Amino acid sequence: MIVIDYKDHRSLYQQIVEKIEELIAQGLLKADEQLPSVRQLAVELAINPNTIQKAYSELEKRGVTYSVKGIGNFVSSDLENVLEKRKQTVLQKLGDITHEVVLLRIDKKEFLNECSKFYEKWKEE
Amino acid sequence: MIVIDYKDHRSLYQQIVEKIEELIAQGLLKADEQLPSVRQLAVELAINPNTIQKAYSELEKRGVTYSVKGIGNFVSSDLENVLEKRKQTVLQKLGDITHEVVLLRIDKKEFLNECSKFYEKWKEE
Amino acid sequence: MIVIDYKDHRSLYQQIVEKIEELIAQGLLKADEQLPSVRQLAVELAINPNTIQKAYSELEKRGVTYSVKGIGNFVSSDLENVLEKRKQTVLQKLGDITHEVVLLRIDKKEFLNECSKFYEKWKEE
Amino acid sequence: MIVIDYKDHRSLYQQIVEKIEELIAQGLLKADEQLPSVRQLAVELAINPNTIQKAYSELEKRGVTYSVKGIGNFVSSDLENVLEKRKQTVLQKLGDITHEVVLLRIDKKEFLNECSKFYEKWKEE
DNA sequence: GTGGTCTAGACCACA
DNA sequence: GTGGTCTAGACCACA
Repeated sequence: MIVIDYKDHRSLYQQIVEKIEELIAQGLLKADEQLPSVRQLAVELAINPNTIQKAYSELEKRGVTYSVKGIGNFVSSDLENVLEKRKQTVLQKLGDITHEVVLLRIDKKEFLNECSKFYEKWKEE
Repeated sequence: MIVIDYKDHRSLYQQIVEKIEELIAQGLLKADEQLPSVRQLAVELAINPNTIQKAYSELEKRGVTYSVKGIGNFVSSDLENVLEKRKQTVLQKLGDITHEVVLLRIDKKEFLNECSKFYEKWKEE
Repeated sequence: MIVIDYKDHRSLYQQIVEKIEELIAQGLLKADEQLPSVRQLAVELAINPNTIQKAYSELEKRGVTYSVKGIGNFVSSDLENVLEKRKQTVLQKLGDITHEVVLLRIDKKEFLNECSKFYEKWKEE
Repeated sequence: MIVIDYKDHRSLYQQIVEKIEELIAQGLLKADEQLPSVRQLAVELAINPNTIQKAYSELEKRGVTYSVKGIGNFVSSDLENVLEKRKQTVLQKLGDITHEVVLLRIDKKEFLNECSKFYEKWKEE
């Protein structure tokens, strides 16, 4: 479910955070579903438990999950809110990239064309 | 010309590298034009010369500039190549973002609409 | 494993970079093997950690190694690619030298003879 | 006759030294022939006269040229000696490259084949 | 003056 | 523990 890529430029805990957010966006993790325990995931990914802990704390801080002491971590009940926040983040990044596109003087037509092609490509997978 | 933003999440030398690449993309720095000297820019930005040096080395490794010992650093003669590379990088990032957009099940029409709006917004500035 | 030669005309960090590339070419460092930590190697070679850092950054930029924050530096997984690049560089240098040989009007037979002798000499070591 | 390449990794004075040695090897500069004056060459190459001076001093130190005070710099009378020294230098470099070739485990047959191909290529020019 | 290397030492995020 | 960034300051070759 989660694959760590050591050559990724992002830190390990960030990869976990983003991967879990993606799984939720894809509907593979549902509201109030329990996440694997810190220890279990640490063993599974062959990673330091502190790193998993940090990822889970970050997710909780973002409101994506909630923790119940002594029991575990769960996906938020209010998925709509979570997805809306994530959408804002992604659109923010899209805006930044578009800025770079404009600075490079890429034609609007070409730009939209690329966007469309990328969209179709990912849609198929 | 170059402004350092201490709140930026990027490191100082990275900000310099990317800012200079932008200035080239915008045509404000031309082929074979001389960059400010390491020491001069260090004073101007109130930054340690080593940090400027690191930024200039990075630019040279990327093929964006070349340095002549005892004389200075210059914008690459082959700007076309530089801009093409940068375009590839930006498109790569655009593709990644689009992937996230698709995972979030954002409608294609809405997506392209956002792209278009962002483009117009930046175009005006 | 790595020996610094202060009489060498190359800078310290360059010697380290090239030595590590050689160790990989010789098969003494294998794919995904961990390199000594920056601090450890610094102590071992009695060199400032910044210099080791610079060497490791250079290796990463060349695609020879990759680094994982908080864990360490590792030899690239795609050694084939690394070795192929290195081979291209060496052949390039060989071509340059051959140009000088031709300019000096050294006989082809003599040239190939020298090449052969050198090859045998290094082969034995 | 002499072209300075600012993108060359070698320093300006080194480029001049090596270019003049090449011209001698090619027979384009003959024994006791006068070199252009420091000032003249400086203007021609749009370079600091100190740089030309340094190149000429280096050539004299190597025994490639001699200077007559108040008159100018001249190619050595004993070209045979000059060429022999240069040959030794070039062979030394060839040996170093061959070492790298062996470390890369390039086949002897392939190596000699490359040498031969390079030789023919430069011979034609 | 120019770029480039190196040391010493501090500080940060991450595992 | 790990890598990475930055400052302060020195020194070198080169133009």
